[in-house]
Amino acid sequence: MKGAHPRSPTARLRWMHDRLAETYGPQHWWPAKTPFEVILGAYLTQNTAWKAVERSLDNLRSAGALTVAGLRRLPVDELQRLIRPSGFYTRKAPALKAFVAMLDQEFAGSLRKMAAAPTSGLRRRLLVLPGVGPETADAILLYALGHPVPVADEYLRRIFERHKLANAPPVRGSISYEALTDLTRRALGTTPAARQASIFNEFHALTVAVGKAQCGRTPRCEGCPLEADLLHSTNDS
DNA sequence: CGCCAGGCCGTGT
DNA sequence: ACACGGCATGGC
Repeated sequence: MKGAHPRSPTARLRWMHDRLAETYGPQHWWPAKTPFEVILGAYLTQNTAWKAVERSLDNLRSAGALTVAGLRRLPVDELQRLIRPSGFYTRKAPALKAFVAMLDQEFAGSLRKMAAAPTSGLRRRLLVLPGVGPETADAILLYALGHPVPVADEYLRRIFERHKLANAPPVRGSISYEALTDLTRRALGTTPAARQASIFNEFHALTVAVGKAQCGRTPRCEGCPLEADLLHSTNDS
């Protein structure tokens, strides 16, 4: 019986993952061909619609700048012009140049070498880069470098609030990024290491899929795969 | 037209 | 620790 919905936050999140998986199927995600394209997209999509990111990526492709070497030789003002469609270009262009500078200085310009470093150190290093916060750092770690870390975003936060997935701890205000990823780790982080990254990958992709379907935004969440069962279940402890 | 998108940062409590 | 405004463009 899949209708009944579990009480503990971790069980609820697993249930949600399963419902989304059976609704949307395998996502195998991040819409990019190479790790460096993932990184470009992670920066460019900050508070920006993906459609606009695609325009910028097209411009970069035409300029031969979808690679580390290509971006390295691009002057920052030229980079600004190319990524203009995805907004915030006065911040994002220098931020991308700073990433390449870090990669050059600390990893000989090699994403392969960077990926070989331990996760926690990499995350700290990413977080002190300009224009890199928790979500961008985790997206780079997971999707570009293959490290097993959960990624949360605005979609997941809205889904949580809409469906009260985390109502066991006192609901004070909105849920922090760290609370979202901690719960995801507790719920889905017990997988064998070899498959862990793909589990987090899939779950995040599914939250984006249902998020783009407007879950958490329309009043009744019409057609939301999480809706029916959650209506008559929620908070009684 | 106005609203807002797969955040992040500096500043002020 | 948290709230808030600024950052910029383009799709809908």
